[in-house]
Order: sequence, then C-alpha cells, then structure tokens
Amino acid sequence: MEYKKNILDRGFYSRDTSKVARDLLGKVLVKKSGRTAASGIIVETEAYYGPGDPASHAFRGSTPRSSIMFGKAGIAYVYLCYGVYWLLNIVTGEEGVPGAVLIRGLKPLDGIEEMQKRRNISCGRHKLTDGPGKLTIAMDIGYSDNGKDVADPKSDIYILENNPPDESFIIKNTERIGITNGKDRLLRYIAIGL
DNA sequence: GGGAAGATGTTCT
DNA sequence: GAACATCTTCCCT
Repeated sequence: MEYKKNILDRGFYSRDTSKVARDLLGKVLVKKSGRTAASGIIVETEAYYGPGDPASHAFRGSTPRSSIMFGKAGIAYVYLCYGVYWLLNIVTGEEGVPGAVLIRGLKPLDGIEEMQKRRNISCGRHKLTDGPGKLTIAMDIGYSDNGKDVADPKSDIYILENNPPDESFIIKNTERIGITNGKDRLLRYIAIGL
C-alpha cells in the first residue's frame, strides 16, 4: 500500500471543525503497533468546538488537559473517559482556536485478528469497533499516542485518503451522543452504506 | 432486539 | 466533592 502518497496533510485538518468531521467519514485510520498495522474506515465522528460548545473540554478555556485542543491541527488528542476508556480525537481548526473531532466508529480493514485478541471478545454479540472506547482498544490506542502528529507520515498513527475514492455512502447528521449539554447542534456525522 | 443502570478514575470547582 | 464525549451486563419485550 502506498500509504505516504495518500496521507491527509495538515491543510485538511486546519479547516472548520464540522467540515473536517464530515470529510473524515470514509477515510482510513491506520495505527502501527510494533510489526503489525491495524486500519479501519471511519464511519462515525463528532465535532467539538470551544467557547459556545458546553460539551467541549475547551468550553471553559485552556486547562492542562484541553490545552492541546488550542494547538496545531492534525495532532492526536487522546484522553481518558470515565476513568476507563481512551477516546481518540484529532485537533482541528487554526492554531489558537480550540476544536477537535472525536472518532466514534470504525469499520475494521486490516489487523482484524489482532483487534479481536485485544478486545478479547467472548461472544459475537457485540461488534468490534462500533464505539469510541472500543475502537481505541481494538486499535491499540492509548495515552502514549496523545500529542502525536497524525499529518506526519513518520508517525505510527495517521489517516489516509480512501483509495479509490468512494463517495457512495450517505452522510447522516444527528445530535451528539452521551452528553448533557450542547445537544441543540447537529455535530455528529454517521456514514451509512460503507 | 432494545432499554436501564452500575463500574470506574481523572479533571476541575 | 461532583461531573463526565462510555461499555458491559442483565432483564424485559
């Protein structure tokens, strides 16, 4: 695979957060761990802003945890949710303006066996990467990936343009999930038909 | 197949 | 000390 040719550059992430969230659907997330590489098609995202978005970590300004959202676009923001699960975000927008896209769902491509081992699935009742906490387990993403540059081909985590481009899926725009504030804006994006 | 609630620990007030 | 961008299990229909 010609990974480096298709990697999304920083310009892609430096745009408006909701546009980045929508355009990330159908793209391919790649995570290398050791000798193996896992990848999956992004099928669900959410956009998070700063001021004016009560659900965002950056709502109250820059804190030790959220300061990364004010930084350079294309940086991975990984944080612990509910003390249990790691969630993967990509910083978006111009430098100094807080914003990030939460990767909520993947469709596994490569390394599926590795994912199953890491998820330790006992029954086939649940899918592999259909939630933000599950996909980080399956992709072996954790706090050590926080602050990595997703737009850098030398990183072991990055996102590719899908090849060949497939724009056949439908994009659905809904309320965000699992939050109590800021539900009025439709900032969750789901790809249907992948 | 779908809804409800407990587990869990870091961060901020 | 309260809040929280979730997952799993259990129980119901």
